[in-house]
Amino acid sequence: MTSTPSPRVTIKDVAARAGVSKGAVSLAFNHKPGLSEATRDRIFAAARELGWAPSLTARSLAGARVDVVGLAICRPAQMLGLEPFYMEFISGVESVLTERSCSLLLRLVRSPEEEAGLLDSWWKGRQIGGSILVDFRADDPRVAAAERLGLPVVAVGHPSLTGGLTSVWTDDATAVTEAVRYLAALGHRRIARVGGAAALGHTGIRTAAFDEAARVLELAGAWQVTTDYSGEAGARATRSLLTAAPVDRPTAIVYDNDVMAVAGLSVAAEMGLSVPGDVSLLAWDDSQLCRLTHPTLSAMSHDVHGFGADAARTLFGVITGEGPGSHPVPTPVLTPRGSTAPPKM
Amino acid sequence: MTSTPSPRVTIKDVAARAGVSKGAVSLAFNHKPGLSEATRDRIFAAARELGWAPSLTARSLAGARVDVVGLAICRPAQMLGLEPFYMEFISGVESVLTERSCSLLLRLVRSPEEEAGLLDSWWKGRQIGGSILVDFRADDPRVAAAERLGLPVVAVGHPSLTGGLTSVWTDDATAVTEAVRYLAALGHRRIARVGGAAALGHTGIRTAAFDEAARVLELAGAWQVTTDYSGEAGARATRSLLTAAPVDRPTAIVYDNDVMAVAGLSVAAEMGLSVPGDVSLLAWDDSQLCRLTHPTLSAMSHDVHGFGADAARTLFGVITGEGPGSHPVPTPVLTPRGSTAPPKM
DNA sequence: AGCGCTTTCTCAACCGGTAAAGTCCCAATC
DNA sequence: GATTGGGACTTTACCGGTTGAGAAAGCGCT
Repeated sequence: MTSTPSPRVTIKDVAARAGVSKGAVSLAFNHKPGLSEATRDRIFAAARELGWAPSLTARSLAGARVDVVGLAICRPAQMLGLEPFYMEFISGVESVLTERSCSLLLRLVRSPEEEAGLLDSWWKGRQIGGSILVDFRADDPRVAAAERLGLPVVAVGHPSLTGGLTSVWTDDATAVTEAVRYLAALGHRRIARVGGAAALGHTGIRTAAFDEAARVLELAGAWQVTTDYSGEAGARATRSLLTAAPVDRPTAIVYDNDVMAVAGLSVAAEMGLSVPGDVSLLAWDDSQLCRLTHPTLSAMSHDVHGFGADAARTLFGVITGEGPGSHPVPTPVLTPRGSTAPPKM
Repeated sequence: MTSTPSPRVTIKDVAARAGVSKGAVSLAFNHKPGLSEATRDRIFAAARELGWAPSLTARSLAGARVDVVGLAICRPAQMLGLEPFYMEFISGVESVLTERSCSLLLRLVRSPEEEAGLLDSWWKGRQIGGSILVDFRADDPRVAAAERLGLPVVAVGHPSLTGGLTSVWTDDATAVTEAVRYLAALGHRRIARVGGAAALGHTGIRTAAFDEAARVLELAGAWQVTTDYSGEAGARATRSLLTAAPVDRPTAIVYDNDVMAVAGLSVAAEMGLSVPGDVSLLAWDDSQLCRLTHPTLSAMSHDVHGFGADAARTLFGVITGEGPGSHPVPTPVLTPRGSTAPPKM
């Protein structure tokens, strides 16, 4: 059962086998000039025969770059499972990391403060070469932490939240405005929004944009509530919005993610209201979920995978000192499906 | 803007500040005997003042254990976003890792072969101290790879799939049997199962168990199809099952995850069939999603978070050489909700 | 006082790489 | 023929810790 205890093969073994010095092996494996083709081949052959790959640990200790990118997520564990957003975002990040043989160091944290501390130890411990920061709040401690450390990061969030950090973000204000305009154009005058976590910066941006859009369009009714993004909370919020008398209740509801919209749909069904007959629902983030319900959910859709990939690419830009710098990603676009229609009267 | 470029503080600085040698600092930080209380305090004080934390990179190079656990996931990126399973599993893993100040190294791969190679380089590169292996297939190359490397791993999968590796698993056969028995007890005689990816080992186990249960219970009709776990595939499968003439089609369908069950629910609605009146649906994995639909979905429910935590704890057991060893986790239990009932006639 | 024993620390040799400086050899130039 | 200039490697000094082999100091005991 217990096979040979794996005698670790090191650069020295490879050097010996190829009949060269450690330095030569290092040069070969980093594709640096100063070696003849013949030697290079001999070294690679020796490495292949021995099944050797350079130890990233040692490499990073010796001052070279670190091939690991950090990502800390600060949300209650339970919610993470359901939110398709993160996994999709992560898979986008991964798609870029994989191209460059990098790995992702993931950690769930409970607060931005804890995350700031984590970044500190990750960076000082040379565990990561850079980090992706998500879910910004007002006065986020991570901005100062990253700057103080000189840690290369890309901040996923609007520049108004991310201080001077290189950022990628979605234009939430425009998207919210478009969502409200669309519903208003259908004829809705009483519109509600079931928002995400109040503490999150982009929730604030969306809330302000919704207010502004409601003012400009002179809506007869505009409600906003914040939740914790969970389906349960979305259901609760929907229930409370729809229990008002028909003339007072919203005829359209915008949700800040798709899980809450799905929950809202089922609440409408449970209350005997038809969608989109009695109430229109508009989701956000548009994962596959929106196409699996009946009726299908209209959504502000959004290439989350691409968003993650973009964030990762931008981070590499920061690390190498070139590349794009801060920029917005494409604004979510309205994808009408079966859950939105003009109000009945 | 550019603050001080963060002059890295090392063990030497701490040693100097505390007036001791590097070795002493090392002893203190590893809680090893041989230092007086006074010196110990002095060292910790110095470290605190300097904001120093030991470099895990250097530490692991020097032969100490590595505080990182690997996890590679081999599924198409797109599906990952929607499958609540993984994020919930990961959050369970994290909950245990966090207690021990460990991090998770995550990577999405395209094949078990690629994963085997990744484990090789992670381990040889001393990037991980152990790994969690999921989604076993028949003759999985990772079994041999882990054994050859002497890499501490915990395999998430039935022992029949994981070779001699320390494993944790759910008893899928029993769970499937229970699901079928339950539906049969309600009076269903024509039952279908929409399974997951055929290549996956546990899909095979469930398929065999379903066949066996159908045989034992002498069901009049038993269908099984395999899918890729996506909602789309679940919808397609459901559609094709339900288009048969009423007397020939299944009156109950079991799904291998909850996303496909949600999709199935919407297909039934779209076809004008009532759930559970015309057809009963039973989901698997029971994320929050099952409680957000209308009707709510009955499910074989399953503490996925706890499963992840258990896997992580077992891995630590393997690493330290003590702990539980291979064991099953609690079998999923049937949670009846609104989507299952006796068949109409 | 001399001897052995601890306890408390220091020293120096690694761990497995990287990178700057140094060595050698040979062709080209003055 | 001596000098210069590279190309092709090797040497050596780290990177930031750990670790085992001492060394110095304090203490009890004969």
